[in-house]
Amino acid sequence: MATKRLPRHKERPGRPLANPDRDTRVLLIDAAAQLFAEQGVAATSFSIIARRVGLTPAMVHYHFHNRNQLIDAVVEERLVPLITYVWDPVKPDDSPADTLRGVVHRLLEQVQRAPWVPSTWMREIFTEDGLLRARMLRRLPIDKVRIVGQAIVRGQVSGSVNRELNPLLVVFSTLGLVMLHMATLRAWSDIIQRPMPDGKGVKRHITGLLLHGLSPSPKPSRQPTRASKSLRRQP
Amino acid sequence: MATKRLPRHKERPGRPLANPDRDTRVLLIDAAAQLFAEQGVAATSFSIIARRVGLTPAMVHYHFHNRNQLIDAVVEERLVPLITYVWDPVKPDDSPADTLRGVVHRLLEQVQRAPWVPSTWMREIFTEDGLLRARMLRRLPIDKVRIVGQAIVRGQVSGSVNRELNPLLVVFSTLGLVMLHMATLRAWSDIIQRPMPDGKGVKRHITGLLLHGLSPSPKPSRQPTRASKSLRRQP
Amino acid sequence: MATKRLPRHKERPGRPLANPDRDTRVLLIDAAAQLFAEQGVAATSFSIIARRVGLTPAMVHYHFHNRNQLIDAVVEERLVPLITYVWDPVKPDDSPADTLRGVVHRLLEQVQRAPWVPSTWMREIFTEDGLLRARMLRRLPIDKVRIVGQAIVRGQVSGSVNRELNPLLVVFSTLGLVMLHMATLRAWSDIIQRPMPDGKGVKRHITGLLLHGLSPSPKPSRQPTRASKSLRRQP
Amino acid sequence: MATKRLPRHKERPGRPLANPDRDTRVLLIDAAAQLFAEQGVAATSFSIIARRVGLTPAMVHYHFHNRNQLIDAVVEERLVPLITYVWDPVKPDDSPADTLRGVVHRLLEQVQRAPWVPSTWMREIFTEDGLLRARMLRRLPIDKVRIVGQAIVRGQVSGSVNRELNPLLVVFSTLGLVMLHMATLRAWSDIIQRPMPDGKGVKRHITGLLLHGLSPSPKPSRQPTRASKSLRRQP
DNA sequence: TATGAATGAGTCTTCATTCAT
DNA sequence: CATGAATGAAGACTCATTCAT
Repeated sequence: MATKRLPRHKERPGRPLANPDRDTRVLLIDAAAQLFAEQGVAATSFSIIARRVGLTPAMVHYHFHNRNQLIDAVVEERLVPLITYVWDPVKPDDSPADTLRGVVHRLLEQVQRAPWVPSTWMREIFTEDGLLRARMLRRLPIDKVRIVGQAIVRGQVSGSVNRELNPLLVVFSTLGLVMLHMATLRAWSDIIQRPMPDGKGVKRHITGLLLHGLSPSPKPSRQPTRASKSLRRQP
Repeated sequence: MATKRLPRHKERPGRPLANPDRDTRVLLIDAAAQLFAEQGVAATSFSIIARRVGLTPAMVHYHFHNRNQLIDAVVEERLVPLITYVWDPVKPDDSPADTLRGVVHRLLEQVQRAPWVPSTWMREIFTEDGLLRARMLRRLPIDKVRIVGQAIVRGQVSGSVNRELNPLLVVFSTLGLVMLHMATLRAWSDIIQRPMPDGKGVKRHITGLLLHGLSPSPKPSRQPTRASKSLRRQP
Repeated sequence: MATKRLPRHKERPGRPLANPDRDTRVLLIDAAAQLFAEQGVAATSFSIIARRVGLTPAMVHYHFHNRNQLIDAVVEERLVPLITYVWDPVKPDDSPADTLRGVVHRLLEQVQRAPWVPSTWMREIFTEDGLLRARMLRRLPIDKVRIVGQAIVRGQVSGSVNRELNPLLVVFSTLGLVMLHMATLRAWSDIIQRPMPDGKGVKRHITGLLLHGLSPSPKPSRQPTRASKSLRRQP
Repeated sequence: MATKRLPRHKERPGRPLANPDRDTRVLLIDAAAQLFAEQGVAATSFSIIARRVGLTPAMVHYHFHNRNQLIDAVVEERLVPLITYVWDPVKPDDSPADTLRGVVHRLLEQVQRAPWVPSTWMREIFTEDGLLRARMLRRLPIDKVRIVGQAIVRGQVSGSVNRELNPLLVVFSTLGLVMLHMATLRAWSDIIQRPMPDGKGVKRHITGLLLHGLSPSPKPSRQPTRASKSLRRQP
């Protein structure tokens, strides 16, 4: 009777939805995660998320009820599985070097699949009152961090590890280096006017830095080591 | 007849202004910088800044005209001088190790005076579309970065520097490590339930990591080195 | 892959439904009536009603089509029968005193079974643009009201009834006193810090006030009177 | 540069504002109070209030910050002064009859100036969870209510006051009768198809009912009594 | 220099309603 | 009979901005 209008997302032919086998909720979480990385959580409104998926803000609310629960969903369903994957294989008896190599490897592997992670991590976890910080800190595998710390302390006592390092900060330094470089690669190469290092280059840089710093490493890097055994779930 | 009630922003009790020798504009920039660190640029409205200083949002607008110019002011008047101070002393002939030691030293020195910097840097410069990123990248001393890069390349050729490092990423790694650790110190110690490392501890950790990574350093850390010559403007 | 979470209204634990012999429609009307009393009609949304009963807002809509019809249902199926019961027994030849006693008695009796009535009546019928007012006024037994009015006029002429009363307002005063006191009993006793008068106390107060006001009544109150004959359908 | 648009209320010539010597805040409170009476608090949105005054919803927010404070303002600046005026003159030694006559008189006097009061009172104070109830109950002159209660108890003991009345409920009955009749006068006369009783008629009805109920009063009503001395602030 | 009043656009959220299933 | 997904309109509230004073 009244002029029947098609729902908005049917009016636009080229809407970015297009993947009918992933349900709306998943679609929304993905869009949210992506936007969190691009603009930060604070600047990501329901409208923007909805627009990206071709829906209305009310729909975002329907699925998540409020911003807090939307953020929770992103953390629980995207970030927590990722760090679980990264830290799970860490074992108490691994050498610090092997452990860090493993962590860096798995982290980069995951980041390649979820390129939105580093920017978000830097902005919302590594900062004062970052909007994901409290949530993530609660979910960090503190026991694993302690394991690494203890291995480093043992190494420092035995003389095999640099005594200037703070054992607990090492973990943060590692995560930080990966996130930092992955978050800034493109911009960096823009400024420097040099081609962006590829994935392997970055990995070699980070691992090299973590293991030897500026000091020349005694052996060539690519040789196989016992460490490779600890790199589980690796092709 | 009716009791006239002041609008909300006049109800706040003692306003923290009270420093008549710094003019309003400076006061506002300081408040803005502080709030940028606490909550991020996106979440810092004119009202919030005004309330902090005991003025009205209209006043903030009067001084800066719009958000962009407010952000510009913070960058130009707070961040640019800081990085100038940090990078100015870098000389082409310094060894990479000395250079990095110097940069870390001066950076930490500045951060101690302006503790809001690391959080802001992480959130707004090291992230995709960070709201200060474009502005800061334009103001980075690229020539200095190149100088460091070239020194490292020479070191790598001569065998005195780790060949796995990407010479240009090294600068970013350095800045990143300082900002990261300074931005997260408190939270970190909260999680780990260990006392927060003091300034010296962090400096030793960062420098140690940059120079030798996990590998044991050949010499005790605190001994004076030739590097100290490059640490200009230092008490 | 992602954990599928039920939308909010399915998260509530044990739904209070559970009475399968009363059909859904009745259940919904009861819930609506109850909520109308608690919060007022304006504040009672389909969602709230649905949640109370353990159903979806869509279901409420299915049964009533729109708010107007829901309100109609409450009026027609709950309020109209109640006032019919109260006014039906009123007869032209009863004395005004007997009539009012009877009305008060039956009204209190009904209110005891449907304690949501007084609050709703006060809020939605006795007020300007009350949301049930127009509907109820149409259904009031005006002829019965006239009967009472005429009996009072006769009494005033013959000198047996207070001449200061407006004959038609008397009916309203009576309904009003019952509704008022029943709607406010609990709150009242909260303020006054005295125990709430029981049903009998309230009835005595109202009847006493209607029959004699502040003036001492000529006879002890509890004695049986001829009035009791008019209290039909009474245990 | 951009097309300059006049602020909305300047575009409309016949806006209902028009009284420049009462400031906006007062204007808004008046509009709110009026609308509370017409539609109830729950149904009165910022938009509606603003529209009535020819302003924007944002402006309402600017003056009151949120709904709670708007409601507070209406209570504190309109309702509280009114009940203070009504109850202040009540003295412990007045007879119950004089006291009630005085209260009714002053209440009707106030209601004539603020005709929105009765409807609001019925809807939002005399009902379960009424939106002004908690606020008003806190501001009721409980000591005055107690004074009346005690005077009635003394009267009951000495035999001069109807023993069937609950002394504390009497106050509520009195307020209730006034509010009820004033709130329903117009609607009532619509149904009954009789002319609406005028102010004096209502006052006589209420006072008559309170003092003698249906029973014929011993004396004609209009004669001067000692009571008139207690009706302070009366023309 | 500073403010108070005002606004339009935008935030999250709720609501009644629709409809395919 | 019942639901879940979806929507447009409206709610309270915030924001940057304007402007007269």
